[in-house]
Amino acid sequence: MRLSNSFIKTLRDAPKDETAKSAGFLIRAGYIYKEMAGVYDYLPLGLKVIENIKGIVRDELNKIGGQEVLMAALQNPELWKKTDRWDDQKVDIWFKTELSAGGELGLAPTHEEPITNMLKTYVKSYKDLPLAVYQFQTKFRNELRAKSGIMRTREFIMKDLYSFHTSEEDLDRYYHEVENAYARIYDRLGLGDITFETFASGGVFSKYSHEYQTFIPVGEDTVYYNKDKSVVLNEEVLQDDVLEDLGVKRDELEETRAAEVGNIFKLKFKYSEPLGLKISDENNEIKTVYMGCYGIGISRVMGVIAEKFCDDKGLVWPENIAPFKFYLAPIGENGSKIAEEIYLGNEDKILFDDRALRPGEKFADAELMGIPFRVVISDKTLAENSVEITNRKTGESELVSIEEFKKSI
RNA sequence: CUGGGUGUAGCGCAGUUGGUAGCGCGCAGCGUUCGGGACGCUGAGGUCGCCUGUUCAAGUCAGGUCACCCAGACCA
Repeated sequence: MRLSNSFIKTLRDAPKDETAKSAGFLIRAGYIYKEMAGVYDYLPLGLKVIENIKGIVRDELNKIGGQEVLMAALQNPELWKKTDRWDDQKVDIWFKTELSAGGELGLAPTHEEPITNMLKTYVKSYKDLPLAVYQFQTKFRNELRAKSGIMRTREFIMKDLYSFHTSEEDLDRYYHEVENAYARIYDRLGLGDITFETFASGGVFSKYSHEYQTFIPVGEDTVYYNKDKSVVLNEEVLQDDVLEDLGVKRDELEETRAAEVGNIFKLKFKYSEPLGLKISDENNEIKTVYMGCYGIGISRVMGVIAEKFCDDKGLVWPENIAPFKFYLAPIGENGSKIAEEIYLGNEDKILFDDRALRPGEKFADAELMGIPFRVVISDKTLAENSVEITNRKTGESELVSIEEFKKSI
């Protein structure tokens, strides 16, 4: 991508209405644009980050048999009435609207109802199970208070996976597969060392559910953990009977702030029963399908990663998340000429700062945007037939021959 | 929703006892610069969040309203 062609312009000052450092940097560096409280646009660089995060999640979910779909955001109230989740008294985060032809619609806050209903057309037999379906989709939740930039918004991108099974054993089996997949996902996202499976309240059918909590100061949840972090629990289940279940003592627990970056639930019959998702089993008996659901907030994860990987100069993306691996910054006419040659054919790997700016401005933008490697070509480096590669994270620079660099791209 | 705070140019801000709006950055043009956001000159850009009121006169005073931020509450 050429910066000279990009409509992005970096800002020297963060808008004063953003206090989360991730949001400040993401806006200053031109990754996101704020429309209103809790509503953000993703600009070219931000979209690439989102796609990179999705790519990691997609890869791991495909490994455990997930089939990707994309479901509608607009929701039919009838389905939600069947599960008693249309009533504003029961679910208070709905965005609802009216059809001009008459009747109501809702903007999906989650997708258990439609996917369960949709699968009634396709899932008829035990032979059709198990099944795992997921999507990356925009959810709408009318939160009382949006905050912390893209960490808590009213419109956000979520990965939601739903699994369908003939038995509780098979649901348990798959649940563990998802746990393993999630561990790999958070590792690959660079959050593995501070993200923990956490006990949380489970709703009607199970005593607990699991959340994935990333320990980070801007997180809005309070969680408690024992020293080795083998047990982490949400404040909402900090009760004596729970502590007994988990085999930990209150005075062994430490408190910290954390951001919920995912959750997994065993739904069992919660939605399949009222919506009538049933199959014929081996004995031709009609059975209700067991379900599980598993979420990851993609856009929130982006905020959490930005929050973790930054310094006083800006963002510091991990290589596999960064929108580009290299920030190519030529200095002077000769440098520009060689840079053009290097850029050609590597447009997807290189963010090419071909703007007619002074070096200092290019360096500052490279750092603000958090591109992993800054590649400078100037008369100085050309004298050595080299480019200078600076690691954003460590700040270390080295001269690498032009040929060698071309190969390494 | 409760409490606190803030709305003036794209962004960050100033604006005195009410007298018709200014600074920095950014933007446009010209010139000098060119390895850490350089400089000079010229210029464009504003119904001062919105409504109502007080007044000869409101960015400034009063009432209302909307938006945004923070803390809390809430949160499959």
